[in-house]
Amino acid sequence: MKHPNDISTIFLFSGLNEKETLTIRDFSTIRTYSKGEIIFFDTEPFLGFYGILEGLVKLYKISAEGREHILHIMYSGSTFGEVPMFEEFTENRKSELVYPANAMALEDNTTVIKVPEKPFMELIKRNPDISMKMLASFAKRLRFLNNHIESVTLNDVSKRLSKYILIEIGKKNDSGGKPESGGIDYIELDISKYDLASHLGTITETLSRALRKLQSDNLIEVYGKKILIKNTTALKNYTK
Amino acid sequence: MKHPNDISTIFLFSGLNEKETLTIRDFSTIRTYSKGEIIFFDTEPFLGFYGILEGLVKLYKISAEGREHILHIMYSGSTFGEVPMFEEFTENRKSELVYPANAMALEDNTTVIKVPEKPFMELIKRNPDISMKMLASFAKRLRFLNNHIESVTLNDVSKRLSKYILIEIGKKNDSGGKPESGGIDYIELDISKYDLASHLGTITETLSRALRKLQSDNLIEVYGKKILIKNTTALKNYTK
DNA sequence: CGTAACCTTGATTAAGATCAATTCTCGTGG
DNA sequence: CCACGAGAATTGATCTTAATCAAGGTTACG
Repeated sequence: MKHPNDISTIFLFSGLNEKETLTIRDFSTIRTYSKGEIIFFDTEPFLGFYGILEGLVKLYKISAEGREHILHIMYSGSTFGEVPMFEEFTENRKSELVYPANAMALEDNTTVIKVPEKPFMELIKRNPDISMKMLASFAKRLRFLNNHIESVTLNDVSKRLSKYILIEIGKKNDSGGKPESGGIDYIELDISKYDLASHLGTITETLSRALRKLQSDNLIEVYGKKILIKNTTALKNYTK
Repeated sequence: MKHPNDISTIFLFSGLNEKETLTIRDFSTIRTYSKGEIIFFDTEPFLGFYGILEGLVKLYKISAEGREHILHIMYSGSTFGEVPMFEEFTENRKSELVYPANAMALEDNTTVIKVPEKPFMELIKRNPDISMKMLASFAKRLRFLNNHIESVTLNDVSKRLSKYILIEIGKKNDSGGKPESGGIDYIELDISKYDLASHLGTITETLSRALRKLQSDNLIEVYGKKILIKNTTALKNYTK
């Protein structure tokens, strides 16, 4: 079998019929990356977007001095790097289109499908449902980035951290977990503290101190990558 | 005349035929705001998106302490507040959909059209061209927000200011101005320094000092809202 | 002109980055 | 199975940037 992976796990492709799925797969390439490998840089010309079949990917920007800021952590089922595909239609476009951020695999065996522009744009023209899914995922990202900017520019590190923890609890409860109303809830970080710091717009030292602060305020308890939430209500209040 | 304004100046509606234009206008409302008036808050339930027929609108977030951060300055021809319309299709959606930021008119006579969800979604289903335009404008915004986050989290205020100036020169040259290669170019700020500071993620005092710094480095000269660029190449280098 | 909004300048403070030194954790090979 | 070593995380001391606080100065507009 040339393409062993099932691309219907990718939200964007979940509504396609057999023929359409095969078309996409015939034009696409699947590749596995190990931890730390770069998928693309934000200086590279756009050659197709990506969908995650397995693993974890970070999308990030990096400064001249090497400081990094993570915009998104993407999980399997998500697509990324689609932005340039739709910028073609924008007025006043000059230079070649590049990816809007850097992408790196965060786990070994991170498997992605790379879908070239042409066949996908053909498909989307005949399939309005795909545009709607694309719009939905762009909308979700826009709101996320709005909130992210708000967080980073208007709150201090401890508040940002609290918000992050609350969002992670929310995700966990969405996907089957019981809400534990009042009781002690916990999350297990799926990324390193370096990456968490970078996502919160800070560095590991400052994150470490922020974790201590929340702990000494009796809001959480930290055991390595496990964070117990001792008082969800107080934590919610803290973010305000 | 019930609807005196021409909505075809709005990019999203520019390709519509007469009948479609009339349908949109029949379902929509047009209103003029004066400087400082709120169009919507980020806590308000979504009741339709907006298009600017005339004037200037800022989209911003505000902290509990009253500090503000501007995400976008929108000009006539742009639409805003569309995000919630496409979030309906997202999984795990609970609470009522609200606007993703606050919106305020920055000039007197800012005239906007408010388009309700229902008739627009009908139109978009039959008109794939509109989805493409919507995707193009979302893509543009996503790249802008990516770069904005990079700026705010990875650069100091003077660098952010330099980048802003260079982007404004770019816009000006796009829309008819001559590139003035090597010569002295200038921009005229169309927003207050308070708003510029807020967009750069800082406050007026710090912006004032950043302007002085660029001036003392001989990169620019400031005369009120007019900024002369004395050395474009050096300014570009400075942002790196 | 007069007054309010806008902008600038100076002095001080605070948050977080940087620098430096341990300590902790975990995977790998002996 | 244990020991080692490297990467990850923590802690402390110091420094830097920009926010805050406090006056003045400028501009624009009724």
